[in-house]
Amino acid sequence: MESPKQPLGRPRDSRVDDAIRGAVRELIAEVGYAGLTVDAVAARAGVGKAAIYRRHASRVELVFAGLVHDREPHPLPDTGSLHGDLTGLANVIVKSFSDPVVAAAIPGLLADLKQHPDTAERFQRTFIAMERGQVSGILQRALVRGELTVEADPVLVHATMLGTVFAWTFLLDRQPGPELVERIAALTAAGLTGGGPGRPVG
Amino acid sequence: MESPKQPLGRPRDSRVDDAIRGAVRELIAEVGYAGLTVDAVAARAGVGKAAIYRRHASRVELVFAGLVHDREPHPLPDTGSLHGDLTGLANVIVKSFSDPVVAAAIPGLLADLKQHPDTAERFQRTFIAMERGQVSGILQRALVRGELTVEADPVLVHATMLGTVFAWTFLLDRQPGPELVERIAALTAAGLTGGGPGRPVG
Amino acid sequence: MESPKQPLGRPRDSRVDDAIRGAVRELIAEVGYAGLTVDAVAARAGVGKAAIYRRHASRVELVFAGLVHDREPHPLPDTGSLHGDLTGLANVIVKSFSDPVVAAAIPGLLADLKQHPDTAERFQRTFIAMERGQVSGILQRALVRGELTVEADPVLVHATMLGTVFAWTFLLDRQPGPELVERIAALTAAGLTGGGPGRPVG
Amino acid sequence: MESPKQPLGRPRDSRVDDAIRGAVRELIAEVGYAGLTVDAVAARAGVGKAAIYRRHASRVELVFAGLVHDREPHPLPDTGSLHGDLTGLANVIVKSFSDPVVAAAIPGLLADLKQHPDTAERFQRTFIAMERGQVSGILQRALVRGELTVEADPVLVHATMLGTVFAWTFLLDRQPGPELVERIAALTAAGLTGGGPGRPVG
DNA sequence: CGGTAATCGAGACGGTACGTCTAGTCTTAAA
DNA sequence: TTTAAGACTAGACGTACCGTCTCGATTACCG
Repeated sequence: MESPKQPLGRPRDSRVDDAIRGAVRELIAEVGYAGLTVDAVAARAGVGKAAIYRRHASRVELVFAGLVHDREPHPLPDTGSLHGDLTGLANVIVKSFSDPVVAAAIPGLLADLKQHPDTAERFQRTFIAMERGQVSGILQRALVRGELTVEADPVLVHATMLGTVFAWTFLLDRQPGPELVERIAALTAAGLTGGGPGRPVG
Repeated sequence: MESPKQPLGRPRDSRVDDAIRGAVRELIAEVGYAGLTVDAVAARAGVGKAAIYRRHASRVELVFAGLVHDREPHPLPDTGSLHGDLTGLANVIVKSFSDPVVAAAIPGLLADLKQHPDTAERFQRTFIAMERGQVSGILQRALVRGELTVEADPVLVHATMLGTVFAWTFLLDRQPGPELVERIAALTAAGLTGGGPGRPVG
Repeated sequence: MESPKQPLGRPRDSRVDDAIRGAVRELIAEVGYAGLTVDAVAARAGVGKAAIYRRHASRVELVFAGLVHDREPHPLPDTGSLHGDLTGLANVIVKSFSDPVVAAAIPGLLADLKQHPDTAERFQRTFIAMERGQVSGILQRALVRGELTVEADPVLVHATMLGTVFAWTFLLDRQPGPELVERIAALTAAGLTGGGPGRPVG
Repeated sequence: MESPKQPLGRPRDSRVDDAIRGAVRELIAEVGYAGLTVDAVAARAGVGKAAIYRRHASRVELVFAGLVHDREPHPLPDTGSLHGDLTGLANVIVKSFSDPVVAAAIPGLLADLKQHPDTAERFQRTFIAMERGQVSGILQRALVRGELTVEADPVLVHATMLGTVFAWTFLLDRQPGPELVERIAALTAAGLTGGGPGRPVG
């Protein structure tokens, strides 16, 4: 009847997990994703390489796990308006891209995900699905409020919010800041509702 | 007095350039960007590695040059409306992302650009600046037409158009198609002008 | 007054000793000395690695103990002649080298002994000293009989008998057999006594 | 018609061969065969690991090649007597075992040869066959002189000479010296011819 | 009978070498 | 000076093994 039975053998040492995660974050901050080597992580963490490969099948998973750790949903409260809700979402996205460790890792991680379908799928199920759920919630509430009269595609809205921040940061090579949050929210809200006539965006 | 002097020694063989470019494109299609090795390119092209490095300073530049080749400005004609112009632009962006070779190369290329500031700057000066110029033109014409009453930031609009397609393709892992062109153009145009009230997007 | 006191705690399980020894011998026969791993021994014996290292300080000692087990002195009876005694000794040596497990282990074991002075010394005190004692006895009896008129160095005679079999087996890569026993004994006896004039050996 | 044509590409750099060989010999002298690592050889030689593996398929071949280099036949002159010829041969064997690099490498090399049939065969064809040829010559000359009246097996004599030195050095753990040369030659010559009656050996 | 202590199988731990692979540079002879 | 071919240095990769340590469970003796 005791299903969660203790597995045989010496149990994993959680301090090793922490040390690995810490080393990954430190090293990404210092040498970037491309400069990160598994040997360096092991040395920095004071850990054998076997301990790393026992936990992570590849360098991608290692970094992914280092970034994902306890990043829970962020419920995004109902602000009472579509514009407010989108501002909240944009803020969360910009915030996460502002973590220097995350920012240094994302392009390389995205590239390597092509070689690791399992991790890619986990990325989809974790981050992407979660954020899309938030977008859906926002659009649903706007529909109930009457701000929207027709259903909008949450995937497109998600792509717009996320992609704009991504492009701003990695393709156009600019620092995302609070003013970007406001402008993205305004543009998207206007695009969905029609907004005020001639409302400027730039 | 003869400035475009013929350089000394054996002139470069332009068939070598073509063979390299062809091999790069073939190999990216077959094994992806991460699986591409310079030795493989040399072997496939029937060319020595020195011939490659004489032309391209690094693997990144090699791939970059392979993708860029004869991709000229595309003047983007004035369609007479902001929505039409944005549709044209969105179409160009989606088209370029639809080339399977380009699509297979972009994430890895973007990641490696972080390690190669020179190539990154060239990427900015070439593609990014060119597309931003097109966005500026579109917004300027809309202002002249009276569709816009206030100046909009071309960088933000560019980030929205480009980023939405990028996110759709590489973050949300979906195929971009003609319907995406229309929906991006509509959302952006509405966002800029305020659009019709309650105009749906999804 | 009770010196062989029972030690505290759970006593060692002698079936574990047997299982380890058996696994070592099986695995050496199957994969050779170089291919033998402690993990494989543990797995084959159905035993934890700690149980092995509790008994043996290193891989070398593990194998050494596996080969040595109950290999008692073999008193080598007085046959009444030097030639007969040497034949008996040569026979023992060839016999021990003919055990396929021993033969598969010896070269690697000898190499690793250089890294393990303790085990090397134990090897000297056990095998080498014992065999040298037998050689000394044989030479002593021959002296008493009058077959020898001057004392011979037992170390050199030992080196000749043991080394010839070793070289035959591991350097010249031949199977040692009964005829080798006779020829070694004849050559050595003749070398010690002067033998019959022109007595052939090959 | 020019068969030894220059192969394509950059030719091997003979200084690299020398540096590798030198590093192998230095390191064996310093840390022994077991302590020798390919990385250390590469570092000491100032050479990439690829340059080593391009030349040697394994660590064994690397060491073997390091020891073998220009070790030519040593014609062993006819001294006019079996005893003199055998002394000459014993001297060559003891000399080669006296090289500290060779002595440090032999047991490990011998062990690893079991895992590398190709190198083992090369060892047989090179050293073993050459020395056996010398033994054959010595026995043949003794037969012509009348010192031997019946043919003796060169393989057994070879095993005796080589094995005695080997056992003395590696099994009995003693330094071989000039007196060993004389005693081995005397014992073997006496064994073959019958020698003087009661001629002592020790 | 309950406590103490060494044992057991299982397997995680740090460390380290292996042999492979790649990037970017250099060196040939021939063109 | 270019070409194809391929050797060069440097260094990361993922695997494997050693000898140690840690876990819960077991098995004896001691009091």
